[in-house]
Amino acid sequence: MAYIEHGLAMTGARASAARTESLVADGHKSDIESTWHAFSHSARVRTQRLDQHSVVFYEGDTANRVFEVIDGAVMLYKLLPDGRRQVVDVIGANDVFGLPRGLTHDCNAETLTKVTLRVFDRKDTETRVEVQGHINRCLMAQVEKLHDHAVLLGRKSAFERVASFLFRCIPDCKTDDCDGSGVHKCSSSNMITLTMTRQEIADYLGLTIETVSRVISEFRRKGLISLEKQDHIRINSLCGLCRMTGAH
Amino acid sequence: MAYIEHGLAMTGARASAARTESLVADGHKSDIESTWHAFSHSARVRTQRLDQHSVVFYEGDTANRVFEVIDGAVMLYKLLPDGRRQVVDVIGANDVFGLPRGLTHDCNAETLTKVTLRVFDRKDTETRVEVQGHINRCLMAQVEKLHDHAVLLGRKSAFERVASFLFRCIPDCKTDDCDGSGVHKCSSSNMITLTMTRQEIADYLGLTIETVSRVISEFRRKGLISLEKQDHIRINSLCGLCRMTGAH
DNA sequence: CGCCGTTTTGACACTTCTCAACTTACGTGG
DNA sequence: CCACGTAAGTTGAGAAGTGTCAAAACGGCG
Repeated sequence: MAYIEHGLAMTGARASAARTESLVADGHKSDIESTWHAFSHSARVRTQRLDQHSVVFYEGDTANRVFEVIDGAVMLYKLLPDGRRQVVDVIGANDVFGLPRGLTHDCNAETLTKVTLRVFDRKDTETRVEVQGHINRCLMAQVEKLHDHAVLLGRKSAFERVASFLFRCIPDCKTDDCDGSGVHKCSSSNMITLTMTRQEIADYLGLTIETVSRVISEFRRKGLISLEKQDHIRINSLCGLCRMTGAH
Repeated sequence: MAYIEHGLAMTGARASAARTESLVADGHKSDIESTWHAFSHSARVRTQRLDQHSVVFYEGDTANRVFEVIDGAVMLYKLLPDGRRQVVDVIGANDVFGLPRGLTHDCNAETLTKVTLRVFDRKDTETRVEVQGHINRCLMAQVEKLHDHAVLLGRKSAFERVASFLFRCIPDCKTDDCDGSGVHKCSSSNMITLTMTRQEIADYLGLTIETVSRVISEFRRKGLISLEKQDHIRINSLCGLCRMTGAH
Protein backbone atom coordinates (compact mmCIF):
# COMPACT_ATOMS: atom_id res chain seq x y z
CA MET A 1 0.00 0.00 0.00
CA ALA A 2 1.63 3.18 -1.16
CA TYR A 3 1.77 6.22 1.09
CA ILE A 4 1.69 9.37 -0.95
CA GLU A 5 3.49 12.28 0.58
CA HIS A 6 2.60 15.56 -0.98
CA GLY A 7 3.97 18.93 -0.11
CA LEU A 8 1.11 20.95 -1.50
CA ALA A 9 -0.68 21.56 1.77
CA MET A 10 -1.43 25.21 2.08
CA THR A 11 -2.72 26.68 5.29
CA GLY A 12 -6.44 26.29 4.80
CA ALA A 13 -9.28 28.43 6.05
CA ARG A 14 -8.07 29.02 9.56
CA ALA A 15 -10.21 29.71 12.57
CA SER A 16 -9.65 33.42 12.65
CA ALA A 17 -10.01 33.82 8.92
CA ALA A 18 -13.18 31.75 8.88
CA ARG A 19 -14.73 34.12 11.38
CA THR A 20 -14.40 37.09 9.12
CA GLU A 21 -14.39 35.73 5.58
CA SER A 22 -17.43 33.96 4.30
CA LEU A 23 -16.39 31.11 2.09
CA VAL A 24 -18.36 30.86 -1.11
CA ALA A 25 -18.60 27.66 -3.11
CA ASP A 26 -16.49 28.47 -6.13
CA GLY A 27 -12.82 29.08 -6.62
CA HIS A 28 -11.61 26.77 -3.89
CA LYS A 29 -8.83 24.27 -4.07
CA SER A 30 -8.65 21.64 -1.37
CA ASP A 31 -5.30 20.23 -0.31
CA ILE A 32 -6.01 16.79 -1.71
CA GLU A 33 -4.73 15.90 -5.14
CA SER A 34 -6.34 13.04 -6.97
CA THR A 35 -3.84 10.39 -7.81
CA TRP A 36 -5.70 7.12 -7.83
CA HIS A 37 -4.18 3.71 -7.49
CA ALA A 38 -5.69 0.34 -8.19
CA PHE A 39 -6.55 -1.67 -5.12
CA SER A 40 -7.90 -5.10 -4.28
CA HIS A 41 -11.34 -6.11 -5.53
CA SER A 42 -10.92 -3.66 -8.39
CA ALA A 43 -11.81 -0.85 -6.02
CA ARG A 44 -9.95 2.41 -6.11
CA VAL A 45 -8.43 3.07 -2.72
CA ARG A 46 -5.38 4.94 -1.59
CA THR A 47 -3.77 6.16 1.57
CA GLN A 48 -2.93 9.79 1.94
CA ARG A 49 -1.04 11.93 4.41
CA LEU A 50 -1.91 15.52 5.14
CA ASP A 51 -0.29 18.22 7.23
CA GLN A 52 -1.98 19.96 10.09
CA HIS A 53 -4.54 22.58 9.05
CA SER A 54 -5.00 21.16 5.57
CA VAL A 55 -8.34 21.41 3.82
CA VAL A 56 -9.79 18.05 2.79
CA PHE A 57 -12.88 19.53 1.15
CA TYR A 58 -15.15 22.54 1.23
CA GLU A 59 -18.89 22.75 1.68
CA GLY A 60 -20.47 22.57 -1.75
CA ASP A 61 -17.63 20.57 -3.30
CA THR A 62 -18.70 17.60 -5.39
CA ALA A 63 -18.49 14.54 -3.17
CA ASN A 64 -16.94 11.70 -5.09
CA ARG A 65 -14.57 10.47 -2.38
CA VAL A 66 -15.14 9.06 1.06
CA PHE A 67 -12.50 9.31 3.77
CA GLU A 68 -11.52 7.13 6.67
CA VAL A 69 -9.18 8.46 9.32
CA ILE A 70 -6.31 6.07 9.97
CA ASP A 71 -4.46 8.39 12.29
CA GLY A 72 -4.97 11.94 13.51
CA ALA A 73 -8.09 14.09 13.73
CA VAL A 74 -10.25 15.96 11.24
CA MET A 75 -12.69 18.76 12.04
CA LEU A 76 -15.97 19.27 10.19
CA TYR A 77 -17.52 22.72 10.34
CA LYS A 78 -20.21 24.87 8.80
CA LEU A 79 -20.32 28.61 8.29
CA LEU A 80 -23.22 31.02 8.35
CA PRO A 81 -23.11 33.79 5.74
CA ASP A 82 -22.07 36.37 8.35
CA GLY A 83 -19.06 34.29 9.35
CA ARG A 84 -20.37 32.53 12.45
CA ARG A 85 -18.82 29.09 12.55
CA GLN A 86 -19.97 25.84 14.12
CA VAL A 87 -17.70 22.83 14.33
CA VAL A 88 -20.22 20.04 13.82
CA ASP A 89 -17.94 17.08 14.43
CA VAL A 90 -14.42 16.02 15.24
CA ILE A 91 -13.47 12.81 13.45
CA GLY A 92 -10.87 10.56 15.05
CA ALA A 93 -9.10 7.33 14.10
CA ASN A 94 -11.20 4.57 12.52
CA ASP A 95 -14.07 6.91 11.79
CA VAL A 96 -15.40 7.87 8.38
CA PHE A 97 -16.39 11.23 6.90
CA GLY A 98 -17.33 12.81 3.61
CA LEU A 99 -20.56 10.91 3.08
CA PRO A 100 -23.15 13.22 1.58
CA ARG A 101 -26.89 12.79 1.19
CA GLY A 102 -26.77 14.43 -2.20
CA LEU A 103 -24.00 15.23 -4.63
CA THR A 104 -22.09 17.78 -2.60
CA HIS A 105 -20.53 18.02 0.85
CA ASP A 106 -22.67 19.73 3.48
CA CYS A 107 -19.72 21.04 5.47
CA ASN A 108 -16.03 21.87 5.37
CA ALA A 109 -13.37 19.36 6.44
CA GLU A 110 -10.00 20.44 7.80
CA THR A 111 -7.27 18.50 9.55
CA LEU A 112 -6.54 19.31 13.20
CA THR A 113 -3.30 17.32 13.23
CA LYS A 114 -1.06 15.52 10.81
CA VAL A 115 -3.46 13.00 9.39
CA THR A 116 -3.31 9.71 7.55
CA LEU A 117 -6.44 9.05 5.53
CA ARG A 118 -7.75 6.16 3.52
CA VAL A 119 -9.56 7.53 0.51
CA PHE A 120 -12.33 5.56 -1.20
CA ASP A 121 -14.08 6.12 -4.45
CA ARG A 122 -17.63 6.99 -3.54
CA LYS A 123 -19.10 4.51 -6.01
CA ASP A 124 -17.35 1.68 -4.22
CA THR A 125 -18.98 2.57 -0.93
CA GLU A 126 -22.35 2.18 -2.61
CA THR A 127 -21.68 -1.13 -4.31
CA ARG A 128 -19.32 -3.09 -2.08
CA VAL A 129 -21.11 -4.85 0.73
CA GLU A 130 -18.26 -5.18 3.22
CA VAL A 131 -17.59 -1.45 2.96
CA GLN A 132 -21.28 -0.65 3.45
CA GLY A 133 -21.41 -2.56 6.71
CA HIS A 134 -18.44 -0.66 8.03
CA ILE A 135 -19.83 2.68 6.92
CA ASN A 136 -23.15 1.78 8.44
CA ARG A 137 -21.63 1.22 11.85
CA CYS A 138 -19.64 4.44 11.61
CA LEU A 139 -22.75 6.40 10.69
CA MET A 140 -24.72 4.99 13.61
CA ALA A 141 -21.92 5.93 15.99
CA GLN A 142 -21.79 9.38 14.42
CA VAL A 143 -25.53 9.88 14.85
CA GLU A 144 -25.25 8.99 18.54
CA LYS A 145 -22.32 11.35 18.96
CA LEU A 146 -24.34 14.11 17.29
CA HIS A 147 -27.27 13.39 19.60
CA ASP A 148 -24.98 13.86 22.58
CA HIS A 149 -23.62 17.02 21.08
CA ALA A 150 -27.13 18.38 20.55
CA VAL A 151 -27.73 17.93 24.28
CA LEU A 152 -24.49 19.74 25.00
CA LEU A 153 -25.29 22.64 22.67
CA GLY A 154 -28.95 22.91 23.54
CA ARG A 155 -29.04 22.31 27.26
CA LYS A 156 -25.65 22.57 28.92
CA SER A 157 -24.05 25.62 30.54
CA ALA A 158 -20.63 26.92 29.52
CA PHE A 159 -19.04 25.15 32.49
CA GLU A 160 -20.74 21.89 31.63
CA ARG A 161 -19.75 22.19 27.98
CA VAL A 162 -16.06 22.74 28.68
CA ALA A 163 -16.02 20.01 31.34
CA SER A 164 -17.68 17.59 28.90
CA PHE A 165 -15.18 18.55 26.23
CA LEU A 166 -12.15 18.01 28.44
CA PHE A 167 -13.57 14.67 29.47
CA ARG A 168 -13.98 13.66 25.87
CA CYS A 169 -10.30 14.44 25.34
CA ILE A 170 -9.05 12.04 27.99
CA PRO A 171 -7.89 8.94 26.11
CA ASP A 172 -9.83 5.75 26.89
CA CYS A 173 -12.09 7.45 29.39
CA LYS A 174 -15.79 8.05 29.08
CA THR A 175 -18.26 9.88 31.28
CA ASP A 176 -19.97 6.52 31.79
CA ASP A 177 -16.92 5.40 33.74
CA CYS A 178 -17.93 7.78 36.50
CA ASP A 179 -20.89 6.78 38.62
CA GLY A 180 -20.64 9.78 40.90
CA SER A 181 -19.13 7.67 43.67
CA GLY A 182 -15.86 9.53 43.53
CA VAL A 183 -13.92 6.56 42.22
CA HIS A 184 -13.03 6.42 38.57
CA LYS A 185 -12.56 3.16 36.77
CA CYS A 186 -10.36 4.46 34.02
CA SER A 187 -6.68 4.54 34.84
CA SER A 188 -5.36 6.84 32.18
CA SER A 189 -2.60 9.33 32.79
CA ASN A 190 -5.15 12.14 33.09
CA MET A 191 -2.95 14.19 30.83
CA ILE A 192 -4.58 15.86 27.84
CA THR A 193 -2.90 17.24 24.76
CA LEU A 194 -5.34 19.55 23.00
CA THR A 195 -5.23 19.46 19.23
CA MET A 196 -7.66 22.33 18.94
CA THR A 197 -7.08 26.04 19.50
CA ARG A 198 -9.33 27.98 21.88
CA GLN A 199 -11.18 29.33 18.87
CA GLU A 200 -11.82 25.86 17.52
CA ILE A 201 -12.96 24.62 20.93
CA ALA A 202 -15.27 27.60 21.23
CA ASP A 203 -16.73 26.98 17.78
CA TYR A 204 -17.22 23.32 18.67
CA LEU A 205 -18.96 24.10 21.97
CA GLY A 206 -21.09 26.96 20.68
CA LEU A 207 -19.31 29.49 22.88
CA THR A 208 -16.93 32.41 22.41
CA ILE A 209 -13.20 32.14 22.82
CA GLU A 210 -13.37 34.38 25.88
CA THR A 211 -15.90 32.19 27.65
CA VAL A 212 -13.85 29.06 27.00
CA SER A 213 -10.78 30.80 28.36
CA ARG A 214 -12.61 32.03 31.45
CA VAL A 215 -14.04 28.60 32.25
CA ILE A 216 -10.65 26.91 31.88
CA SER A 217 -9.13 29.55 34.16
CA GLU A 218 -11.88 28.97 36.70
CA PHE A 219 -11.27 25.20 36.62
CA ARG A 220 -7.61 25.95 37.22
CA ARG A 221 -8.36 28.24 40.14
CA LYS A 222 -10.53 25.52 41.68
CA GLY A 223 -7.65 23.08 41.34
CA LEU A 224 -9.53 20.71 39.05
CA ILE A 225 -6.92 21.04 36.31
CA SER A 226 -3.41 22.38 35.78
CA LEU A 227 -1.95 23.87 32.62
CA GLU A 228 1.57 22.68 31.95
CA LYS A 229 1.42 24.41 28.60
CA GLN A 230 -1.50 26.09 26.87
CA ASP A 231 -2.37 22.88 25.12
CA HIS A 232 -1.21 20.44 27.81
CA ILE A 233 -3.75 20.06 30.57
CA ARG A 234 -3.46 17.81 33.59
CA ILE A 235 -6.70 16.65 35.18
CA ASN A 236 -6.20 16.74 38.93
CA SER A 237 -9.69 15.71 39.94
CA LEU A 238 -11.29 13.42 37.42
CA CYS A 239 -14.47 13.13 39.45
CA GLY A 240 -14.57 16.80 40.28
CA LEU A 241 -14.52 17.55 36.57
CA CYS A 242 -16.93 14.74 35.85
CA ARG A 243 -19.47 16.18 38.26
CA MET A 244 -19.42 19.41 36.26
CA THR A 245 -20.32 17.77 32.94
CA GLY A 246 -24.02 17.67 33.81
CA ALA A 247 -24.13 13.98 32.93
CA HIS A 248 -24.35 12.87 36.57
CA MET B 1 -49.62 -6.60 4.45
CA ALA B 2 -51.48 -6.60 7.72
CA TYR B 3 -52.01 -3.43 9.68
CA ILE B 4 -52.17 -4.17 13.35
CA GLU B 5 -54.34 -1.85 15.35
CA HIS B 6 -53.71 -2.02 19.04
CA GLY B 7 -55.41 -0.06 21.74
CA LEU B 8 -52.72 -0.40 24.34
CA ALA B 9 -51.17 3.01 23.83
CA MET B 10 -50.89 4.73 27.14
CA THR B 11 -49.97 8.36 27.35
CA GLY B 12 -46.19 8.11 27.47
CA ALA B 13 -43.68 10.33 29.16
CA ARG B 14 -45.16 13.71 28.29
CA ALA B 15 -43.28 16.92 27.91
CA SER B 16 -44.17 18.34 31.29
CA ALA B 17 -43.64 15.06 33.08
CA ALA B 18 -40.31 14.55 31.40
CA ARG B 19 -39.17 17.89 32.74
CA THR B 20 -39.64 16.91 36.35
CA GLU B 21 -39.23 13.13 36.44
CA SER B 22 -35.91 11.64 35.52
CA LEU B 23 -36.49 8.43 33.61
CA VAL B 24 -34.31 5.59 34.78
CA ALA B 25 -33.61 2.59 32.60
CA ASP B 26 -35.60 -0.13 34.35
CA GLY B 27 -39.27 -0.72 34.87
CA HIS B 28 -40.43 0.86 31.63
CA LYS B 29 -42.94 -0.49 29.23
CA SER B 30 -43.03 1.02 25.78
CA ASP B 31 -46.30 1.16 23.87
CA ILE B 32 -45.20 -1.34 21.27
CA GLU B 33 -46.17 -4.96 21.70
CA SER B 34 -44.18 -7.56 19.85
CA THR B 35 -46.38 -9.60 17.57
CA TRP B 36 -44.21 -10.67 14.71
CA HIS B 37 -45.42 -11.78 11.32
CA ALA B 38 -43.55 -13.61 8.61
CA PHE B 39 -42.70 -11.43 5.63
CA SER B 40 -41.06 -11.81 2.25
CA HIS B 41 -37.43 -12.96 2.02
CA SER B 42 -37.90 -14.74 5.33
CA ALA B 43 -37.44 -11.40 7.07
CA ARG B 44 -39.60 -10.47 10.00
CA VAL B 45 -41.39 -7.24 9.21
CA ARG B 46 -44.68 -5.81 10.29
CA THR B 47 -46.60 -2.59 10.10
CA GLN B 48 -47.81 -0.94 13.24
CA ARG B 49 -50.04 1.97 14.14
CA LEU B 50 -49.57 4.09 17.22
CA ASP B 51 -51.59 6.87 18.78
CA GLN B 52 -50.25 10.34 19.40
CA HIS B 53 -47.87 10.59 22.38
CA SER B 54 -47.07 6.90 22.44
CA VAL B 55 -43.67 5.70 23.56
CA VAL B 56 -41.83 3.64 20.96
CA PHE B 57 -38.81 2.96 23.16
CA TYR B 58 -36.85 4.39 26.06
CA GLU B 59 -33.20 5.25 26.31
CA GLY B 60 -31.39 2.18 27.59
CA ASP B 61 -33.89 -0.28 26.13
CA THR B 62 -32.41 -3.21 24.28
CA ALA B 63 -32.47 -2.35 20.59
CA ASN B 64 -33.62 -5.37 18.62
CA ARG B 65 -36.03 -3.56 16.31
CA VAL B 66 -35.54 -0.86 13.72
CA PHE B 67 -38.35 1.48 12.72
CA GLU B 68 -39.30 3.24 9.53
CA VAL B 69 -41.93 5.97 9.58
CA ILE B 70 -44.60 5.38 6.94
CA ASP B 71 -46.81 8.22 8.07
CA GLY B 72 -46.72 10.74 10.91
CA ALA B 73 -43.84 12.04 13.02
CA VAL B 74 -41.71 10.67 15.83
CA MET B 75 -39.62 12.69 18.28
CA LEU B 76 -36.29 11.52 19.65
CA TYR B 77 -35.09 13.09 22.88
CA LYS B 78 -32.52 12.74 25.62
CA LEU B 79 -32.77 13.69 29.27
CA LEU B 80 -30.12 14.94 31.66
CA PRO B 81 -30.33 13.55 35.21
CA ASP B 82 -31.77 16.83 36.52
CA GLY B 83 -34.64 16.70 34.03
CA ARG B 84 -33.37 19.00 31.31
CA ARG B 85 -34.56 17.65 28.00
CA GLN B 86 -33.21 17.98 24.48
CA VAL B 87 -35.19 16.82 21.47
CA VAL B 88 -32.37 15.54 19.25
CA ASP B 89 -34.40 14.77 16.15
CA VAL B 90 -37.84 14.78 14.62
CA ILE B 91 -38.35 11.83 12.29
CA GLY B 92 -40.82 12.19 9.42
CA ALA B 93 -42.21 9.93 6.72
CA ASN B 94 -39.73 7.63 4.91
CA ASP B 95 -37.09 8.13 7.54
CA VAL B 96 -35.63 5.48 9.81
CA PHE B 97 -34.88 5.49 13.53
CA GLY B 98 -33.89 3.12 16.32
CA LEU B 99 -30.45 2.26 14.98
CA PRO B 100 -28.01 2.00 17.85
CA ARG B 101 -24.23 1.84 17.85
CA GLY B 102 -24.30 -0.67 20.66
CA LEU B 103 -26.96 -2.89 22.14
CA THR B 104 -29.24 -0.24 23.59
CA HIS B 105 -31.04 2.86 22.38
CA ASP B 106 -29.26 6.13 23.09
CA CYS B 107 -32.43 8.19 23.33
CA ASN B 108 -36.18 8.05 23.90
CA ALA B 109 -38.64 7.84 21.02
CA GLU B 110 -42.18 9.17 21.25
CA THR B 111 -44.81 9.79 18.62
CA LEU B 112 -45.85 13.38 17.92
CA THR B 113 -48.88 12.34 15.85
CA LYS B 114 -50.76 9.23 14.98
CA VAL B 115 -48.05 7.19 13.36
CA THR B 116 -47.76 4.23 11.04
CA LEU B 117 -44.46 2.43 11.41
CA ARG B 118 -42.76 -0.39 9.61
CA VAL B 119 -40.90 -2.49 12.15
CA PHE B 120 -37.84 -4.53 11.17
CA ASP B 121 -35.96 -7.13 13.05
CA ARG B 122 -32.58 -5.63 13.73
CA LYS B 123 -30.70 -8.69 12.51
CA ASP B 124 -32.30 -8.30 9.09
CA THR B 125 -30.97 -4.78 8.75
CA GLU B 126 -27.47 -6.13 9.28
CA THR B 127 -27.70 -9.01 6.84
CA ARG B 128 -29.96 -7.89 4.01
CA VAL B 129 -28.17 -5.79 1.46
CA GLU B 130 -31.13 -3.91 -0.02
CA VAL B 131 -32.18 -2.82 3.46
CA GLN B 132 -28.66 -1.68 4.30
CA GLY B 133 -28.51 0.58 1.28
CA HIS B 134 -31.75 2.25 2.28
CA ILE B 135 -30.66 2.62 5.89
CA ASN B 136 -27.36 3.99 4.73
CA ARG B 137 -29.01 6.77 2.78
CA CYS B 138 -31.30 7.58 5.69
CA LEU B 139 -28.36 7.77 8.07
CA MET B 140 -26.45 10.12 5.77
CA ALA B 141 -29.47 12.39 5.56
CA GLN B 142 -29.83 12.24 9.32
CA VAL B 143 -26.19 13.19 9.84
CA GLU B 144 -26.64 16.22 7.58
CA LYS B 145 -29.79 17.21 9.43
CA LEU B 146 -27.95 16.91 12.73
CA HIS B 147 -25.11 19.05 11.36
CA ASP B 148 -27.62 21.75 10.51
CA HIS B 149 -29.20 21.43 13.91
CA ALA B 150 -25.80 21.78 15.59
CA VAL B 151 -25.40 25.11 13.79
CA LEU B 152 -28.85 26.15 14.97
CA LEU B 153 -28.18 25.17 18.58
CA GLY B 154 -24.63 26.42 18.74
CA ARG B 155 -24.71 29.63 16.76
CA LYS B 156 -28.21 30.95 16.14
CA SER B 157 -30.21 33.42 18.23
CA ALA B 158 -33.66 32.63 19.58
CA PHE B 159 -35.26 34.56 16.70
CA GLU B 160 -33.20 32.69 14.14
CA ARG B 161 -33.98 29.35 15.76
CA VAL B 162 -37.74 29.85 15.76
CA ALA B 163 -37.70 31.27 12.23
CA SER B 164 -35.65 28.28 11.04
CA PHE B 165 -38.05 25.93 12.79
CA LEU B 166 -41.15 27.48 11.24
CA PHE B 167 -39.48 27.32 7.86
CA ARG B 168 -38.74 23.66 8.35
CA CYS B 169 -42.44 23.11 9.03
CA ILE B 170 -43.61 24.51 5.71
CA PRO B 171 -44.31 21.50 3.50
CA ASP B 172 -42.14 21.22 0.37
CA CYS B 173 -40.24 24.38 1.15
CA LYS B 174 -36.58 24.67 2.05
CA THR B 175 -34.48 27.62 3.06
CA ASP B 176 -32.48 27.01 -0.12
CA ASP B 177 -35.53 28.10 -2.09
CA CYS B 178 -34.93 31.63 -0.89
CA ASP B 179 -32.08 33.52 -2.44
CA GLY B 180 -32.78 36.73 -0.58
CA SER B 181 -34.24 38.33 -3.67
CA GLY B 182 -37.67 38.58 -2.11
CA VAL B 183 -39.22 36.06 -4.46
CA HIS B 184 -39.84 32.54 -3.27
CA LYS B 185 -39.85 29.61 -5.61
CA CYS B 186 -41.98 27.34 -3.51
CA SER B 187 -45.68 27.78 -3.98
CA SER B 188 -47.08 26.07 -0.93
CA SER B 189 -50.09 27.32 0.94
CA ASN B 190 -47.83 28.87 3.59
CA MET B 191 -50.07 27.35 6.21
CA ILE B 192 -48.41 25.37 9.00
CA THR B 193 -50.03 22.91 11.36
CA LEU B 194 -47.72 22.39 14.31
CA THR B 195 -47.57 18.87 15.66
CA MET B 196 -45.40 19.91 18.58
CA THR B 197 -46.38 21.77 21.73
CA ARG B 198 -44.50 24.90 22.75
CA GLN B 199 -42.59 22.82 25.29
CA GLU B 200 -41.54 20.34 22.64
CA ILE B 201 -40.50 23.11 20.27
CA ALA B 202 -38.51 24.74 23.07
CA ASP B 203 -36.78 21.46 23.90
CA TYR B 204 -36.01 20.97 20.22
CA LEU B 205 -34.55 24.45 19.78
CA GLY B 206 -32.63 24.55 23.05
CA LEU B 207 -34.79 27.36 24.42
CA THR B 208 -37.41 27.81 27.14
CA ILE B 209 -41.12 27.72 26.47
CA GLU B 210 -41.37 31.41 27.38
CA THR B 211 -38.73 32.45 24.86
CA VAL B 212 -40.43 30.46 22.08
CA SER B 213 -43.73 32.08 22.95
CA ARG B 214 -42.23 35.56 23.03
CA VAL B 215 -40.52 35.14 19.66
CA ILE B 216 -43.71 33.85 18.02
CA SER B 217 -45.62 36.81 19.47
CA GLU B 218 -42.99 39.19 18.15
CA PHE B 219 -43.24 37.64 14.66
CA ARG B 220 -46.99 38.11 14.90
CA ARG B 221 -46.63 41.76 15.94
CA LYS B 222 -44.32 42.35 12.99
CA GLY B 223 -46.92 40.83 10.67
CA LEU B 224 -44.68 38.03 9.48
CA ILE B 225 -47.12 35.38 10.67
CA SER B 226 -50.73 35.04 11.88
CA LEU B 227 -52.11 32.56 14.38
CA GLU B 228 -55.46 31.15 13.29
CA LYS B 229 -55.25 28.73 16.17
CA GLN B 230 -52.40 28.08 18.59
CA ASP B 231 -51.10 25.30 16.37
CA HIS B 232 -52.21 26.75 13.02
CA ILE B 233 -49.82 29.38 11.76
CA ARG B 234 -50.08 31.31 8.52
CA ILE B 235 -46.86 32.65 7.04
CA ASN B 236 -47.61 36.09 5.67
CA SER B 237 -44.11 36.97 4.56
CA LEU B 238 -42.15 33.93 3.52
CA CYS B 239 -39.10 36.01 2.68
CA GLY B 240 -39.40 38.16 5.75
CA LEU B 241 -39.28 35.03 7.85
CA CYS B 242 -36.57 33.53 5.69
CA ARG B 243 -34.36 36.55 6.27
CA MET B 244 -34.56 35.91 10.01
CA THR B 245 -33.30 32.32 9.82
CA GLY B 246 -29.68 33.45 9.64
CA ALA B 247 -29.17 31.26 6.59
CA HIS B 248 -29.09 34.21 4.16
C1' DC C 1 -70.50 27.28 32.55
C1' DG C 2 -66.55 26.29 35.14
C1' DC C 3 -62.35 23.79 35.58
C1' DC C 4 -57.68 22.55 34.23
C1' DG C 5 -53.76 22.51 31.37
C1' DT C 6 -51.35 25.29 28.03
C1' DT C 7 -49.82 29.59 26.42
C1' DT C 8 -48.79 34.39 26.91
C1' DT C 9 -47.01 38.36 29.21
C1' DG C 10 -44.30 40.95 32.64
C1' DA C 11 -40.46 42.04 35.84
C1' DC C 12 -36.18 40.83 37.12
C1' DA C 13 -31.85 37.95 37.51
C1' DC C 14 -28.11 35.77 35.57
C1' DT C 15 -25.32 33.86 32.05
C1' DT C 16 -22.85 34.72 28.13
C1' DC C 17 -21.32 37.97 24.61
C1' DT C 18 -18.90 42.15 23.12
C1' DC C 19 -15.27 45.20 23.06
C1' DA C 20 -10.94 46.54 24.74
C1' DA C 21 -6.62 46.09 26.98
C1' DC C 22 -3.16 43.30 28.56
C1' DT C 23 -0.19 39.03 28.83
C1' DT C 24 1.91 35.05 27.14
C1' DA C 25 3.80 32.04 23.69
C1' DC C 26 6.14 31.32 19.43
C1' DG C 27 8.99 32.06 15.32
C1' DT C 28 12.24 35.07 12.83
C1' DG C 29 16.18 37.63 12.19
C1' DG C 30 19.92 40.13 14.01
C1' DC D 1 21.21 33.70 22.29
C1' DC D 2 18.36 37.49 22.72
C1' DA D 3 15.23 41.10 20.85
C1' DC D 4 11.42 41.79 18.36
C1' DG D 5 6.95 41.19 16.08
C1' DT D 6 2.89 38.71 15.56
C1' DA D 7 -0.57 35.52 16.82
C1' DA D 8 -2.93 33.28 20.56
C1' DG D 9 -4.73 33.45 24.95
C1' DT D 10 -6.34 35.85 29.25
C1' DT D 11 -8.71 39.22 31.92
C1' DG D 12 -11.95 43.07 32.90
C1' DA D 13 -16.12 46.03 32.48
C1' DG D 14 -20.36 46.68 30.60
C1' DA D 15 -24.23 45.27 27.40
C1' DA D 16 -27.35 42.13 25.54
C1' DG D 17 -29.90 38.02 25.32
C1' DT D 18 -32.16 34.46 27.46
C1' DG D 19 -33.76 32.19 31.69
C1' DT D 20 -36.57 32.29 35.99
C1' DC D 21 -40.50 33.06 38.58
C1' DA D 22 -45.14 34.68 38.93
C1' DA D 23 -49.47 36.02 37.26
C1' DA D 24 -52.88 36.59 33.75
C1' DA D 25 -55.18 35.04 29.48
C1' DC D 26 -56.68 31.58 26.54
C1' DG D 27 -58.63 27.16 24.89
C1' DG D 28 -60.58 22.67 25.24
C1' DC D 29 -63.59 19.49 27.62
C1' DG D 30 -66.63 17.57 30.86
